[in-house]
Amino acid sequence: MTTTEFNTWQSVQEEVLRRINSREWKPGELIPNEAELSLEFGCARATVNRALRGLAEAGLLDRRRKAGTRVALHPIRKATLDIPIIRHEVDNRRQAYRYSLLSRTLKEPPPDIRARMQLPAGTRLLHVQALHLADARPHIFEDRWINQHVVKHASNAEFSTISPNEWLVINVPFHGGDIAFTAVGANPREAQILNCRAGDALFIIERNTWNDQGIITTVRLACAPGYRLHTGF
Amino acid sequence: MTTTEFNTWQSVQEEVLRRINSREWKPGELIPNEAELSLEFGCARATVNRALRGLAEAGLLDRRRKAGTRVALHPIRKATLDIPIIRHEVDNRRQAYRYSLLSRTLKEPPPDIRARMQLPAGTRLLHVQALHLADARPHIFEDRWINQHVVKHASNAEFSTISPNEWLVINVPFHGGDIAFTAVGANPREAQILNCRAGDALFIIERNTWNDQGIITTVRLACAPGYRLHTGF
DNA sequence: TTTATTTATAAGTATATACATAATATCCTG
DNA sequence: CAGGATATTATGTATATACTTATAAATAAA
Repeated sequence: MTTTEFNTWQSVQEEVLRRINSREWKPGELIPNEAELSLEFGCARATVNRALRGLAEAGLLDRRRKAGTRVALHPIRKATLDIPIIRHEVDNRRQAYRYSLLSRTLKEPPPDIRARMQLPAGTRLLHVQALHLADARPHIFEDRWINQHVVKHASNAEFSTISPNEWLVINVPFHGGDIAFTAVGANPREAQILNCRAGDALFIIERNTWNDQGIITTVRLACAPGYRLHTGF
Repeated sequence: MTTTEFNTWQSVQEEVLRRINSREWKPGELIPNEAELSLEFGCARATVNRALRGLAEAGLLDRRRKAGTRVALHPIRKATLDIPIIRHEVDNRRQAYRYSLLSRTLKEPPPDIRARMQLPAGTRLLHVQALHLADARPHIFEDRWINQHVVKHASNAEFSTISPNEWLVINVPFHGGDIAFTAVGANPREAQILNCRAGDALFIIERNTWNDQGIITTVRLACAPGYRLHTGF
């Protein structure tokens, strides 16, 4: 027997990946169970489990108890993109970061925001508008609504030197959120703030963040023309 | 002693998360090591390890051998977004999917594409342009270059009924790739194809895919106005 | 034929133990 | 005191074993 031994979960994972890529195990096909593989690879079942679990998380395998493990029919690419603090993102590009608070008021949000945050009519929120600059040029326009009933101490925050983005990350624990990306033409106000022409294509990032008490904040980041969001697999 | 026992890795993870969120363990702070925690929680070290590893992968903890585990100073949000096959994405929205091949030629790519794919001058690539429709309306315009020297059998693929997008996923194993998102104004040709006006903001997805032999394909997906890419944490 | 119930199975998890590895801290030497 | 060898330490991993849980498949009941 010249069967190589695979005695680390990484090597098992590589071998399994190789078999998937080489079509030795075809899409949709049932692969041997953990016990059989551990025998074949000459390692413990736990090691095989660790390897397969990783591939399942990556979307390359479908695993179900009793039913076994099969090669994913449509391996969905899972792109993980890091959403950094804007200041860090600019720093990393070796550009000079500057932040400027445009407005900070307490008022009733428009209906779409109220609906999104599931609030009763008449609720007043902290509304903050700010501009992030990179090398003295407008970079991202931040338009944020903060639920100060959930984030009590937000009422005290000035946001004059630190952006609400960063302040919230540091000061408010959160439990979940969602992000959406779109492209829209700049409206006149955005065009003026971002120093571009109305109608110019802007990359928009919308985020809702919540904890156990409800939605903390919702933000719309309008990125200046040319903005690129980048990621690896 | 009324110390609750945490004997599953999930419950350990929850408890650790609670301590992070409650600021019991502050950002940057060193937390007890695995041995101590397993003692405190009344479980095996492996269970603690499993719990902490998950939180480290999620970016909430920083772990280093010998140095120990500390609460991440700047918990970088990692958004994982699924990049589905366009047909499935449309199907899931219960819209009728249709695909239409616009062109399929063999020619020398423009300099920017050639540079991106790191090819010598004079190399000819398979150039495919296609339109994905949802409910008979233009949805995504796919502009793709395929390296037929790496993907040999691609030369035979017609792409008349199946999109190159889908064909590649099914037929070509890959090892890696990267994705970038931007927003740009539609050029006249894109406007005509996507049935919008020139200058309209388009959401652009650019992807490079490679395997061990080099870059397989590079694609630019121009999404019709209104397109939204959505994700959860 | 349909609907419950049981059973068998494969993944999921927990644990004690042992050893590996990376990286800091300490000690020793020139 | 600089610089390199060495000890120490916390995480990382492998393994055997045992038990749990979801669920497909087989069986029995209606």
